[in-house]
Amino acid sequence: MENVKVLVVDDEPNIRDLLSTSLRFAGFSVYAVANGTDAVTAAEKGQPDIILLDVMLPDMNGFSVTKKLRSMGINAPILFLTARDETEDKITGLTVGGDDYMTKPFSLDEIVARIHAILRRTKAAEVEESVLEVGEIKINQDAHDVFVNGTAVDLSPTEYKLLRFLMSNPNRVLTKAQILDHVWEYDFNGEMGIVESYVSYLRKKLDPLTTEPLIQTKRGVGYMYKSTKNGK
Amino acid sequence: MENVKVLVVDDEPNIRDLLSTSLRFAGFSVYAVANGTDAVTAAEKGQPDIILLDVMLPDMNGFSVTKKLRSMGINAPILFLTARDETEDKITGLTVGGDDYMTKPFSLDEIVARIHAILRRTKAAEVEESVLEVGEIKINQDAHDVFVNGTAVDLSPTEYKLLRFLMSNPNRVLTKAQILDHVWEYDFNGEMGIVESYVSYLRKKLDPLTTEPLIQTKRGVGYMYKSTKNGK
DNA sequence: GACCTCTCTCAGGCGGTTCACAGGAAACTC
DNA sequence: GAGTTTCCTGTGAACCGCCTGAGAGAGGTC
Repeated sequence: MENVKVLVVDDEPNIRDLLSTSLRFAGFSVYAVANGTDAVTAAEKGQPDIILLDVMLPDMNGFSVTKKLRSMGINAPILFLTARDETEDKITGLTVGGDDYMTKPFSLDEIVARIHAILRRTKAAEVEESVLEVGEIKINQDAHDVFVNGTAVDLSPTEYKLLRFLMSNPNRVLTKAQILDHVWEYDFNGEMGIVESYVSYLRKKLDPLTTEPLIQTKRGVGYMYKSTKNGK
Repeated sequence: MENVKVLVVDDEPNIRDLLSTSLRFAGFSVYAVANGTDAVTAAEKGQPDIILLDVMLPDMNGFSVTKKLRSMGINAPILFLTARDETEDKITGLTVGGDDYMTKPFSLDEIVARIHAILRRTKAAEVEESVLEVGEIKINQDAHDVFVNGTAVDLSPTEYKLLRFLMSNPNRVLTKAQILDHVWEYDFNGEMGIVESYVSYLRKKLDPLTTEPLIQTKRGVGYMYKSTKNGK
């Protein structure tokens, strides 16, 4: 992942900041704008590798922006952001080529995963593998498959996201707050007890197949995915 | 850790002083302000490497300050300080990017440890290792793991913090008052006997695995972590 | 509409953790 | 060596964090 440039287009400052900081932290170069016209000029100058585009913008909608961009020869894949109720009707036809869409509210970890998936499809090779293997567990991020020592395990979407987040930070304690912020949607305002519940679900499904418990509780701190063998 | 600049933002003079002096003592360059507007101007001029930001400020709350800073292109990671009862509801979304949060009251040693952890994550390399090895004991601060001559030891949170503080000041006598001030939360108003208790706990767990007692009692003064071999 | 899955909350229960206290051991003073 | 001070450590009580089962509610499928 060599200096991938991401253009974020969203009129809500909160979302824009949230995306900017967390994508920047994930290793991307980010620049963000608030409306369609700015998006077009920014894309022209910046030559982004991927564009995150809110479908509902104050000046022009996502279609117009897309059309404009394509007509200018800017073919960077677009990840559309849309409210949940706009989904089916308005989005169909949008996700042609390498494009994709996500409904708001989304989880930060999921956004990053999607971006990687899109880049993998479009830029081919060069981007890292879609298989994440740490310790005794292997995840195929394209197929959303999980294998523990070779046997497939069936996980719910949230269980999957939680496991992926834990596995992408092996041998490092993650606080419940961190987990909540990355795995759950950004407008989730429930208690952290839910993290405990899902850790419990994961353990119940995974531990019978592993030689040792993989998710460790660090009392008073958080949880940690342990991988004794091939570190990192 | 080459001259890391820390900006402290808190309206309570006590906390501000407490943080300033102890961070300065830990080797940081510190400058402190009391409100949000000052924080913004100070951050612009001073270009801090990390910001300690109280969530409840007289003029604007921490989120507004954050937003303002980010919109100005100031991307220094932020360590939020928040009262314990604000935790659950207001915290969501805070640990994004390199950011983190701590609840008041905190312990000074913990603040320093967190700052190092954040810098380690954001600045990558360049900052010191997360492994603290002195004499026969090795601590992995990412995993909160403790090894004595290779064998893992299970410590409670307070035991861990105490050991870390002792080990970060090897061959130097620490008074019980100092230990209390650094390891326990700043509003703790119990007796110093508790330090004796925890030293006792540590010795019971550590000494069976070491060749010689590592925590020495300096009668009438305090305690000292001894490391004959590789100094530091 | 009946079923099913998934998400999330809640509460009971367990065990670890924190802390105070007090009797005994050790060290220092004279 | 007696007395004093300081430190060590076992005991116990209150508390807190974590685990897990039970169940409500939303949404999807047939």
